[in-house]
Amino acid sequence: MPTIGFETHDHHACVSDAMAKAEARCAASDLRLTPVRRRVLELLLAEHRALGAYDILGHLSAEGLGTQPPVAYRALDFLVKAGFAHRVEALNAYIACTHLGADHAPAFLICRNCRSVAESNTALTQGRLGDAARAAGFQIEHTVVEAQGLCPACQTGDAA
Amino acid sequence: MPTIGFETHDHHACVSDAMAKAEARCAASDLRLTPVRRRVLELLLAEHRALGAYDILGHLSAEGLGTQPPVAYRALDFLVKAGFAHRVEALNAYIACTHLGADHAPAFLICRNCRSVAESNTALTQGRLGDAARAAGFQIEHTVVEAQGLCPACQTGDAA
DNA sequence: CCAAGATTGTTATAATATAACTCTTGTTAG
DNA sequence: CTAACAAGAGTTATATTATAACAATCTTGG
Repeated sequence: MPTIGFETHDHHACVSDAMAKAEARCAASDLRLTPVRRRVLELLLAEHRALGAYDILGHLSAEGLGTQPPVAYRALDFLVKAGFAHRVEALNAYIACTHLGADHAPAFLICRNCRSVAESNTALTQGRLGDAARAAGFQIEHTVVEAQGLCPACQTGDAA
Repeated sequence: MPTIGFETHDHHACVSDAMAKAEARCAASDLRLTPVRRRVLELLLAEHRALGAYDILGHLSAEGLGTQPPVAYRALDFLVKAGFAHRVEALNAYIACTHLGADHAPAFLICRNCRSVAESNTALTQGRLGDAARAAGFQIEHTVVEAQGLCPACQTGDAA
């Protein structure tokens, strides 16, 4: 499961592949990929960058798909619960999942300059934190792993 | 560096020890632990729980130390920059550092029921995410590692 | 068709955070 | 000593993120 996001790749295929997987998954799991939900997923897939709920809402609003915050938040909640997108806590923002289909605990590399985000994965419960949790009797249900810094492109021109 | 937060311990000593270390560090580094900053640190130390900025502001306000949001946010910013407190991204909240003095990348175990937080530490840059970052040419500056779940006390009565 | 449940529309408001300007205080160069 | 400066604190206003609550509509199975 490689890191994706800073490498050049066939982005058109990357998007259509993800949409196809999401559709298949919805059909299989009796989930409904309604027009708003589909469009929000497309918007997130279009960029390997984190988008705020109100960025999303701006697009939806321009396209006549809804004007009020709950429209965006509901669609994002659906996508996150379905595993099609992730919430990036450090940015209060959202990003499409690039490992769709795989059962994974996501980890992010977040560029503080261009806000691009690469998704990797983690085996946190097997590492030191997992040891600490077991020792303390703490039951881990969900993990947030986010590293902030500079992506390759932003290290040269810099913008510190 | 053990996990602290879910174990019973001499809390009075834990608090006064932390205050003493903070004072020493301020004296050594030419930082000013002003009345508001000191009080906010005391409030955070009083509980091994994450407190929101407006929780803090409520206390300050009741004590005549300031009534407007910037008062709390400035004090919290100072404490975080000085390393006396950490921001918990998943909760938009703040907690006193329990490893004061040690140079560390904090990791948190967060109980979703009682909001108590234990601070452990991480060696993230040495693990899989570190490998992924190096492979991608990403330069890590700061890490957020937060595990959410149930603490020992909340697993029995549960509250799922 | 009808009922039940899921989804969407809409209004209002809550919760979190910062910009920008003023005033005070403490330090220091002259 | 004192003017000038820097750091901190007071204050007003507003930006950003998020949710509660209820009404309307659509979808599906019986």
